Amino acid sequence: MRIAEDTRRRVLRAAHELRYRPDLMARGLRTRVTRTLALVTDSVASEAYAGELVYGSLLAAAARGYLLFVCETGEDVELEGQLVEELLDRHVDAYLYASYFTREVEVPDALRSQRLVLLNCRAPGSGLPSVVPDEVAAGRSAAAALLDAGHRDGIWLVGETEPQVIAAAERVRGMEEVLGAAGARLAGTVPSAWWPESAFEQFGAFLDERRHPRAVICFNDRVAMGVYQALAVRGLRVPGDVSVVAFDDSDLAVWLRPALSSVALPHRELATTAVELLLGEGDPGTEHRVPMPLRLRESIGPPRASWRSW
Amino acid sequence: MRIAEDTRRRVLRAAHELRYRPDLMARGLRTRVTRTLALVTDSVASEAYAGELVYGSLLAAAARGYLLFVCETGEDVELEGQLVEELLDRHVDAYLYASYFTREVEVPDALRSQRLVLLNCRAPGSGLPSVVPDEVAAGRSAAAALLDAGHRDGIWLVGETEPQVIAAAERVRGMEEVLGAAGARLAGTVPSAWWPESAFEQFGAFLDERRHPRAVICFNDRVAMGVYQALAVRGLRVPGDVSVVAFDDSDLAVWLRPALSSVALPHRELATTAVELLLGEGDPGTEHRVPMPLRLRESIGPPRASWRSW
DNA sequence: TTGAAAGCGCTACCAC
DNA sequence: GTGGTAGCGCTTTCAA
Repeated sequence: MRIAEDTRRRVLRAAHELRYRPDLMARGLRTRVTRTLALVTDSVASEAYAGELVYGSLLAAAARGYLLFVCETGEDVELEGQLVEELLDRHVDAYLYASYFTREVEVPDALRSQRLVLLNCRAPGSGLPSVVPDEVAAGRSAAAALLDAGHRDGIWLVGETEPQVIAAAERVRGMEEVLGAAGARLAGTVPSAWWPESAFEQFGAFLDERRHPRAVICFNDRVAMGVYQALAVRGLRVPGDVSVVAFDDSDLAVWLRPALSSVALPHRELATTAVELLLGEGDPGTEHRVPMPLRLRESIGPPRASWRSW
Repeated sequence: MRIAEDTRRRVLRAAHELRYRPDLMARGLRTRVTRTLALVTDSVASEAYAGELVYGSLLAAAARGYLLFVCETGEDVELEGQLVEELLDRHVDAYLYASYFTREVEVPDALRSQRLVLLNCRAPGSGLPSVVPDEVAAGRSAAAALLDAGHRDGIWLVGETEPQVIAAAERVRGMEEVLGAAGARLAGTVPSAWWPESAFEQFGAFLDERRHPRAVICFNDRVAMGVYQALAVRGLRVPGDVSVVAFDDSDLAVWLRPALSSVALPHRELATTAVELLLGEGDPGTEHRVPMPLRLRESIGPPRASWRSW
């Protein structure tokens, strides 16, 4: 300690008075560390609810003194390549590679050598760490909620089960597990796109075939909105005539009347978990499954005693 | 041109083969240019529809070879200050300062000396360029849509008119202008928060006072959702008994039945316009008003002939 | 321990 | 015109 304490103080004070701050670009040039992260995503604004993916990343990054670049590729591989190059040119420290719905993705080569966590998607065989919602458990929760209310028969699924939609397949697995254990089963599936319009049409047509569902599991809240509408038009009540449970727990779930029971898709938590992993906190295992909590509301009741009276 | 053409080619080819790309951080250290923008916002994920503000900024930035930092302050002034410092430390070229709803803001001092455009907000007296939706014209459009359908009386407003909410005041001005010119006027306002629950309660209570509105202007689509619910519960039809028009043109407008007429809040276009301004394209005037187009759907019809029959 | 100097990868400038 | 050199603001290394 060769410098006089007094001098030390004066220097520090001067720095403070001049509002000195280290130039992170210059520092980065030497250390190759920029304290920036990038969120590379297919599409985040298009799906309103995926905005929480950005927000969660933002929060977690800021809490650790990192700034976040946000990129959107619109699933355009060429654009994605360009954006990744741009990020690389700026020496981003680490990458979040995200999808707005859970699916398998192809990670661009240029990112393979970077610090990288997959967010709401996975790349099988790549060994890359990924953070995804626990959809199997979510399926179990939805089915269990109906069982708890006394439902055994007439439980229908509304939605589409395309192979690349991981959520659908895993949820069904969870449901069948729990229903099977209770000696019950799904009565069938009403095919519908994951939107209110489609659900209104398809589920309406289904009702008009004089089918009498006692409970309905919708693949998301928007589908449930269409189901509510189809029921309302026909004078059927929720949950008096039909119980409804869905997935996502978006704003809609609270806005619908009666309020919709829904298994939450915790986008924000997915993102914060991914950032923690990315920054080397916590277990570096390969696949992290984030729980999807059930939000029980008024849309589930005991099954109607008889079917005949409709 | 002292270098042999052949040599030139060989160098260029080698650069290409080695996938050479200039280090933008090193370049930035010299030129003080990073080709990065920052979007500093109060809250963007919380309001799902404001995500388009991010997306528009992203698109416009990427199209020009800029990368975008996204920051969210949660209206926490201290956090805002810290984030701005972090951005400054990284030599961001220019700033978008945004709000999720149109309002007057206090721009942090540190940003005053930076290249800056206000997005969906304004700072009166600052002389800073800003991009905002043209709410007065939007109010005119909403009122005109009702006038066109033949409405003159029983036109009620649903929503809250707090002073700091610019949209409300300006829309009302536009409505009164157009209605006044047609010898009509607003019958009154049903106070309600800008959410379905509140609108359902307040507008429901209003109906139960045996008031007979023929048309309703809602401050946003979510309020309209609550109004739809309140009407449905009472056996009233849209647009047969009551016409409805709203603002935002969010997804909800299309999902509601019948589909809701709504004056669009073009978040994406606001953002792209702001980026253009920021990057020195186009007229550097102070306040830019982006048009809000009316999306006419099934929720508006001719007024009910008589009030008595309800 | 500590101060001086080199160097990160690039651009700007200035002699030639 | 154009090639060489200084230097952007920091960290790292090395010699004292």
